[in-house]
Amino acid sequence: MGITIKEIAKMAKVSHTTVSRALNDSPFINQETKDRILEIAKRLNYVPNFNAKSLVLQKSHNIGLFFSTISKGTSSTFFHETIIGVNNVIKNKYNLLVQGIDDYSDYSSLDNSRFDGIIIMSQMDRDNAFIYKVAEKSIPLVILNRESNLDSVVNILAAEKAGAYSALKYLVQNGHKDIAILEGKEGFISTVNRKDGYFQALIENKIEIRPEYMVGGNYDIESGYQGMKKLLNLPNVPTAVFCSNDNMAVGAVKAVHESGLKVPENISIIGFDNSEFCKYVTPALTTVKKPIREMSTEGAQRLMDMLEGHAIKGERIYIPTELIIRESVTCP
Amino acid sequence: MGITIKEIAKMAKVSHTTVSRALNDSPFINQETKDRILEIAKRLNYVPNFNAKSLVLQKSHNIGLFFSTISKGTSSTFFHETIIGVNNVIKNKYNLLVQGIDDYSDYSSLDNSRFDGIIIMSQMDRDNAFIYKVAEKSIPLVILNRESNLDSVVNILAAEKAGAYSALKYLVQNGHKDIAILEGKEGFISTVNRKDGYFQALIENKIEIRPEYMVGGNYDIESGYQGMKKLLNLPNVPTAVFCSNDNMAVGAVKAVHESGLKVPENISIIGFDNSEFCKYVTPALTTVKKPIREMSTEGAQRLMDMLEGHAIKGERIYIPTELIIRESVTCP
DNA sequence: ACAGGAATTGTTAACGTTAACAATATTATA
DNA sequence: TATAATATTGTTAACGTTAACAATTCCTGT
Repeated sequence: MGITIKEIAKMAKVSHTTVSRALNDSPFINQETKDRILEIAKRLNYVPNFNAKSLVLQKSHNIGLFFSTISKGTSSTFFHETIIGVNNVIKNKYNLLVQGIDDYSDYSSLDNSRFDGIIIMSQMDRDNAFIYKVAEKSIPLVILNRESNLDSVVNILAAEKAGAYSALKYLVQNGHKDIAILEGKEGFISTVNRKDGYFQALIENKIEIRPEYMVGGNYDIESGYQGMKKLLNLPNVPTAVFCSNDNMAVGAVKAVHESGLKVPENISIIGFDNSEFCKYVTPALTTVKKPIREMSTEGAQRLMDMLEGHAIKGERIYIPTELIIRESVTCP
Repeated sequence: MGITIKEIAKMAKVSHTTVSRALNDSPFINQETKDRILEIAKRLNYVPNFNAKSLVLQKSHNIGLFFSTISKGTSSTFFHETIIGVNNVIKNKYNLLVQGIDDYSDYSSLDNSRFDGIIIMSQMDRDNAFIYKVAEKSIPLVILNRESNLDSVVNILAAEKAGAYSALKYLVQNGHKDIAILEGKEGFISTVNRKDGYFQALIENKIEIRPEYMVGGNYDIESGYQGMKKLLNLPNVPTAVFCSNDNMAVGAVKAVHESGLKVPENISIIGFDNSEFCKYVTPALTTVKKPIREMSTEGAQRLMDMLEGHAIKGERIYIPTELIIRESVTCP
């Protein structure tokens, strides 16, 4: 459709190879011919055909950013922050293709000719099949947010268990002993990591673990609301609740308020993720900051390194979380 | 790198064209040879080389989804909903490339060979240059969220002015007369549309327009907080505030609470967008639902139609907004 | 058994680019 | 001034696929 190097060649009365050389800063070309060709190319608004380039160079210029799911359970902030982090690094050097793993019925179309590299923001166990497929095709791969012991895969993780632990420690330091947990969505690794931190803190502090204090959820606000309602109906209402993410914390606060009690006066609430809205909600939500953007930036950076030929070595990098103290926790 | 049709051809002892025919459901092939070839292809895990296909078919299989900016002022929900809407339609039929217009320094690399079609979620006036460039290259184009009178462009809009108007009408019906507006980010069309609705309602209801009741903002929570503080310092504090989006409303609520007043008892607050958190915030936020997902779904659908060869005709489609009544507004 | 047509297969070129190598022009060196 | 070395340019093939057209095979009806 557009204008090609052959047409430019004709106009400049040179071979198309010479045009290619001019366009690609080859050292094997006379400066004057080069200038002349460049001038013509510019005048004609020449744009290289990327498909042809891709074919001959065996490079698609595509980077796939895969989420476990785009629409079913991924929070907006999480999604947005991830993309910002990646985008900041790749800018227009590569095309960023955003996909949901759950939109793939089979993985047969995965291929080196489609992706120069892949970043997986993994939230669910069942991503495994997908991950192995990518590794098998030996497409350069960075896995965010999920442990993997594949060689030649860069693995970037938030220190989630430590984060949950720090939240719980903070509650204990404030004198809480009756501490419940609102759990995340089943099948998400973060769900178990955060719960592990909860366990560890209780055990280390010799606090009794009570099954009725552990209630299921699925990371959305509604499930936090419902979960808190259950806790409020217990004969022994907890004095503090660790919510597996901020959305659930918001739902929990809502439920507490509806019951006539107050946060944090009657019940302390702590969240996880440090979503944008935390500091503006009433009371401002104490939470654990998950460094999503930092993780995806770091991941994208590593992928760039791999694509530029630096040695590909498996590596596991932990990005620290941070306890953000606001107003939703106080002494019981 | 991978396995090609020529290798399959060799194994099946046919020409590569025959293999191509088998793979593409051509009618000009014997069923048995076809089965045989397909079997071999499957066994070898053949994946077509998309770059080669793209080159010969002049089709990139890429759809570009462009935001005015990805990281500077686009809210997470907005961003997420847009992508969900588009993704629901295109699934794996096309690759979804997400880009920020502000990441482009010049638009010269835009080209039919890179994008089969483009969807622009336009939030800012300065997208114009970009839009014209795309139209000039006659790449099939759908513009979301911004008026354009280019022919051959499908234009999908939320009825924003009407939405703001309905919000204001609701405030007036509740007996408010001292109604302020916290404005959106400068340069965004939505900012002026929403303000227009505000004006229209005031005028129709013969309410005096006071300059000190119109305070600037930039769609983030902080600016809502700061803006509300200004209003609270006025000698004549308004009884209701129309916030140009929900984020700003959250900031405004925060400021009201900090000043010792209450929402809605002392000041009514109304938002715009119907972000996910609205119903869980205290008090639950009355707002205008902007049908982002519906808009982008509709837009993607239209683009698909265009790409499948249906006539390309310029069209303007309005998706209605809806007033969502919750708890943040009451009579003064 | 053979012409004529349909069904199936093969040959070749094309898409737009880069790269290996060959050819030519230019300069430096003796 | 001839010659080697170097700089510049051109020729051709290649990337993996589809498509136009040519060639072949297989039937059908007589």
